Amino acid sequence: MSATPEHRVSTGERINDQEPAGHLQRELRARHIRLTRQRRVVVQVMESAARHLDANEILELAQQIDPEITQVTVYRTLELLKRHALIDELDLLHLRGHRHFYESHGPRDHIHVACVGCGKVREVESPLYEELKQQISRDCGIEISVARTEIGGLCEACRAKA
Amino acid sequence: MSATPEHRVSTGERINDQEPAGHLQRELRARHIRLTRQRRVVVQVMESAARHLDANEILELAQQIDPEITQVTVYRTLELLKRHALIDELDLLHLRGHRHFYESHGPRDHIHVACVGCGKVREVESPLYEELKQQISRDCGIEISVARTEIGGLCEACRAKA
DNA sequence: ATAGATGCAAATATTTTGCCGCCAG
DNA sequence: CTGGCGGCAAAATATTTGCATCTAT
Repeated sequence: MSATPEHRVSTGERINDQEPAGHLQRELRARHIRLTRQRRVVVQVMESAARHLDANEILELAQQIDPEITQVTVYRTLELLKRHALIDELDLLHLRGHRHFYESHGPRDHIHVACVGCGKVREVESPLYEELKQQISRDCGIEISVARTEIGGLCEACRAKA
Repeated sequence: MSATPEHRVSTGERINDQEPAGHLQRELRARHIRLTRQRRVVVQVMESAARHLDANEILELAQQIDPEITQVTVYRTLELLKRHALIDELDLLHLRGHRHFYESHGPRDHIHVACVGCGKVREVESPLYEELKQQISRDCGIEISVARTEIGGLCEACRAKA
């Protein structure tokens, strides 16, 4: 897949190369948010995630580190991180049921492009997207705090199969 | 934490001026999809909706027309319409909980801009958005069938209040 | 010391499914 | 006539809450 220098395209697995390890934990500390054992674990899972995880997958990974942690705590921690805009919540067009997926919030927004056939998800950045958001902010007089774009369609491979 | 009565009021006025009445019903007929009494009712509700409705609101409005209709049928009909790309499913950034909202699919995609303060939702079209989708389609080799953009932030009125 | 977090269990909320009788085409 | 559809009840999924206890700061 050719990505032009203009807009970088990453495929399938999510490579978290935009954020230094420990970023979330540092952010929490900076905001004087209580850093419990459980929160450290969830945050660690989020930071090392190679793909988008749902609440249950986060629980399972967290329990491999600390079996004591519960689903309720995972939900409450996700809620906390979301409220502080440290993670984003996606649903990837409900292609895989109605659960939500989470990813740590990088410095730049990206678009999620999902194949409705095979479910593969790509993350795309584009200056055009930044421009669009600015235009909307101006036109609607809104101070944007969250932006989510999810695009679905058939990828080349799946079109070939059909 | 749940929606206050005031919030309920302002789920965003939606003026449905893009589609002729009866559009959905005609589409179903054209596709040789069985037009049952219940489907006619749901479709009628969707077409006359002045704002984004969730599955339960659709049921309630449908029952005012035909008290026999059940929630299960509403879900199955929404699923059908969604599968045929006649309606879009939104969640409006989960500003109002984790339910889904539905709107009949107009000729052009639009962006949903929601105020995280008052919950008002505005629909915006932009040539820039069309351009962005084309760029993504090209770069990712994807044939786009769904595009959903939801943007959140504080509107002017809510910033003034704060 | 104490505000705030966690665990447990139960409550909510939302959507889906199996089965059978019924109706649109 | 008949295959798909709707109703009912129950299941499956997903998320939230009350309350007692514990812990990070």
